[in-house]
Amino acid sequence: MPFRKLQRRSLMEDFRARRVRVTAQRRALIETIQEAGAHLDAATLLERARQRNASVDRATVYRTLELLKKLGRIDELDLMHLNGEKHYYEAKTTSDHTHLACFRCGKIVEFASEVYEELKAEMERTTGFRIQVSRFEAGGLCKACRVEDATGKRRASVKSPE
Amino acid sequence: MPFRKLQRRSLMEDFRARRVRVTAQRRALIETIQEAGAHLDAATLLERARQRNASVDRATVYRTLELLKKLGRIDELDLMHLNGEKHYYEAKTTSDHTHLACFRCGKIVEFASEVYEELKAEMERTTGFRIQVSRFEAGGLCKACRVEDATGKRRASVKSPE
DNA sequence: CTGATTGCAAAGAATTTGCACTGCT
DNA sequence: AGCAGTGCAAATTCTTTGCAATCAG
Repeated sequence: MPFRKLQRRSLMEDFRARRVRVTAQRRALIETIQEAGAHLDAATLLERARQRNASVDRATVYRTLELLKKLGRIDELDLMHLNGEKHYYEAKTTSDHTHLACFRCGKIVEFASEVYEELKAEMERTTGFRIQVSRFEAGGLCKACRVEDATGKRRASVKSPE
Repeated sequence: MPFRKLQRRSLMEDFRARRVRVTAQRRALIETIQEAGAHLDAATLLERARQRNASVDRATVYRTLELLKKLGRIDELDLMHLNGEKHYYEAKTTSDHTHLACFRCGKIVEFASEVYEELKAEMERTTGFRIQVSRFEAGGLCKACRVEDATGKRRASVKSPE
């Protein structure tokens, strides 16, 4: 296996090491992402970060997301376009995971497994690529929604993913 | 009765079975997708389909792509946003596969494996979801580009994925 | 016939950019 | 002090929509 997971630096350490300036806006954005838990879109991130620092601008949101992506500190998701074309972001945690979206009720389930790690390793071995970032998303029906469909209940409108 | 291409025939059968109307525009779009091989974005699809039927409109492209997605006949890809936010489409013909994008040279490599199938099966078992569509995309450096980086060659601009 | 499908043009959603000002380091 | 970072507004890119005309079944 080409890469081993190294202990992760804190974001602020990372910023200093790379001579990336720590501004009030970036701090507000990073704190918001880290406390959110999961799956923020850019508009929600802007809204919440503004509660910490009212001056944060939309452009800064996108520029900071770009920066964090380049630093490998966040993942970008589509969540199967359940709610339009926007992207969702989450802090990279220790274990890489996949996302499953229910087309009926909008529920998002995360899933991590050895098989996923093995698949990435196999891809690197077979293709010669060094994988830097990966994304596995699936859409379908969750168990509850399959049961509801079977019993003929009316389809609910799709809710926002959480 | 003349022999027809397998692909086309089964798709038309699919249309009839579902009472979906077969229009000249849809035929042009479907033929274009099937003959392209892989990875068309909407603008390219429009341009090529117009060579078969000049009247095809951008709106019809998107509406037909939506239809084919719903029918499960195409997959939608991002190819790691190597070239902006647009989507790429490919006919669902061969076995399900993942996509690897090289951030340096833009090359796209497809990858299918038993491990991938096993991962999807495990996700269904563990979560209770029934997966209808899935997408695994990864980005990194291909073997050649890693070598070039190591030998200090100049970075080439990223080309369009093919 | 008649309702699904289309072209056209305009709107919409998400993201990016140019530029002058601000504030880290 | 110098230049990376920012807000603002406008621009761009990609996709969707309303509507009258058209055409497949």
